[in-house]
Amino acid sequence: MPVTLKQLAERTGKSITTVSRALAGYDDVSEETKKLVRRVADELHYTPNFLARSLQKRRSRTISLILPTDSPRFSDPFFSEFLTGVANMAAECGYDLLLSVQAPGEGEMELYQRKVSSGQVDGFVVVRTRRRDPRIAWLYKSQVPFVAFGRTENGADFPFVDVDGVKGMRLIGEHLIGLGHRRIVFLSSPSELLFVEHRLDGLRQAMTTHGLDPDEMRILQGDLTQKSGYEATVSLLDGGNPPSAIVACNDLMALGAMSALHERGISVGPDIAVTGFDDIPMAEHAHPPLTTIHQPIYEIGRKVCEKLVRLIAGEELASRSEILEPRLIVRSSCGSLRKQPDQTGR
Amino acid sequence: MPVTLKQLAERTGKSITTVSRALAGYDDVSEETKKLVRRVADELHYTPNFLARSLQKRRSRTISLILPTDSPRFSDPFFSEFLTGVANMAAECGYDLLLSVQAPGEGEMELYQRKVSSGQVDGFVVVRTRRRDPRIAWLYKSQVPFVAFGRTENGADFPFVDVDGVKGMRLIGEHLIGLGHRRIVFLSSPSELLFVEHRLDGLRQAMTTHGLDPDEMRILQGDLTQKSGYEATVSLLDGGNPPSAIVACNDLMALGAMSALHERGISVGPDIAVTGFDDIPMAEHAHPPLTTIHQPIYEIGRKVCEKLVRLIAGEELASRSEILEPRLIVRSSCGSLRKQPDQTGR
DNA sequence: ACTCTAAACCAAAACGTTTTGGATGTCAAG
DNA sequence: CTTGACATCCAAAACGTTTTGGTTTAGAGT
Repeated sequence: MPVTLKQLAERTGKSITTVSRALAGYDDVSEETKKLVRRVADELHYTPNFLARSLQKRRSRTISLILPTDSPRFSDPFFSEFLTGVANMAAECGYDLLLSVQAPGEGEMELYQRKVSSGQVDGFVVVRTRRRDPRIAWLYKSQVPFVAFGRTENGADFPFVDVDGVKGMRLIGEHLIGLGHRRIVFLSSPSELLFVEHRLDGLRQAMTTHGLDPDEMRILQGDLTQKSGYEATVSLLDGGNPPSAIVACNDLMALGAMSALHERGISVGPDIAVTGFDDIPMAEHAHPPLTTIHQPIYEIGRKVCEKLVRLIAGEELASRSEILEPRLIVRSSCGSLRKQPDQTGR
Repeated sequence: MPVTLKQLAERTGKSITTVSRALAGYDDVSEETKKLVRRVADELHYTPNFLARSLQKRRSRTISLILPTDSPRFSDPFFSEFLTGVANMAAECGYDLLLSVQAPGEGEMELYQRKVSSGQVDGFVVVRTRRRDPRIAWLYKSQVPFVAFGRTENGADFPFVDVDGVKGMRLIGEHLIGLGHRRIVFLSSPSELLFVEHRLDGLRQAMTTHGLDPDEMRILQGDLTQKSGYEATVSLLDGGNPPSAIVACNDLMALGAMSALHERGISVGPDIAVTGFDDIPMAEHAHPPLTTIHQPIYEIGRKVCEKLVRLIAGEELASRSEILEPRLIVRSSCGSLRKQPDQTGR
């Protein structure tokens, strides 16, 4: 039912070839003909058939992002912002974004393979990189264009964008230690996510630098959700001997921790300091506002996508990988400030 | 480079037709041949070319979801959960999900038209329906399959899933009034989103039922973000004559409002009650935990997607539209409870 | 020996593009 | 008059499927 090149050819009295080339702007078509064709195409509301074009060009102008979540309910304000960054940049570059959900493990690699060998997508945005990441190993060896948000352990030379988590957490650690905190608990995640490790390392470095023994730091396991931060903190408090500071490896868990503290009537900031990482919008409006590390997540999304588009087009990337500087946002959850105006500059 | 039917035909000594039909399971192919073809296909890791197939079948098995956001940064925990619901169900039905971002207005309709007339997608999931929604008007008249999450004003007979916002807010209103609240402020949104109107109506109904004059209720404008809830509340408090309860039309704004109250040293619950709507994960862990209306957003995503797939397949829907019952979740932000265990049953 | 049926197969067309490799006509230079 | 250059056009092939409309072969029935 939709208008095709064939119909345009009939209406204009030209051949399909000429119509196609006229619309594409080739200069072996006279100006006059181009105008005619364009006019008729507009009149009939011609839209090129995406499938036919992609089939012939062997390019779908579509990129894929596969959400590696196992919990069916996936609620992360951080991610939706990243996603809009990717989607917006993709649109600007004339690309489409295909979104899938697939838990790590069983069937994960098959999905990646299928997407590419079916010709459906030209490349991938890889998120939540793992220490030894089979997705990256495969994509790399198969020469499929991809850009990751995050790194892997075996520093392979693949294109990625990341925030310097080690440094970020070092900033947090130094800030806390500077405030006099000595008994610190780290709220971690048991998964094989590498960024968690980076952040822990950063904290350790800060401690070492200031003559503290990192091995004495307690580490609690969560799973990056607010709930798990809450639960870990509850059990921490139940165990007695509370710390002076709780350092969570992301904002969501930090908010959960604050929740548990409040519940026990413990004043966050003065009594026990809490810090996060990410600077999700909510961090600014928490009680008290959360000290954290800002990640320009929307821009990272855009950057990742832009790199990917370049890669697909066959351009050489000036900088294959990019590690962004973290920015410490001091708010009152660590006790150094008391009800001050906002510091983010957002 | 990928394996094609042609190559399978060569390897098996059969024709392309037979290979195609063998894989599709037609019964004019002998069992023996089918086995042979399947074996060879497995060996060579054959994956059908998605584009060629879609082109010929005139079905892309892809559905589109266009995020109607104007702010480039879009951070909504509510939405990412909806999205995973849609994506998971789509995957289960063998469909893919194409995600785009496009602000309402200028160019919005063109995007919808282009997606369908280019043959790229078979149908749409429409979110954030507006009172008079041009997307729905167009999709309806063009006979393009779609299912909406939310309704429009001119109760046209299109397929949708929604939660009964009127009733939900009535539950909230009655609860608050039952607790003795009389001076209520509604945190609204200036947009033409219909659900906001429903919620306001529900609150008004509750007031009327209990002999209160809804016209005396103050209404503040926000834009559904936490920040706007915060700001609206700050200006409310600055204006003096504070209410006894703040009813926000979504959780995010309620959290923002709580933020502002805390900052002024006003105790949420005992001093001023605050309620939300949505029951995002964060609501449970807020301080104090937020009284709100639960929306099974993940399931709604699944439902919407399932309906859409049915529609595309040409099936008649048993129930074109579905209005789900809201569930009141009473927590302590409205002052009726004091540090009680969680009530959600999540 | 002939027809009929059923089983198994397949060539060609079709889907709507783009690309390839010319074809045609005009005009100026030789 | 011929040649070459240039501008403009286009038929056909290709992309990888599925569908259409058959054909071929073997065996059964008469």
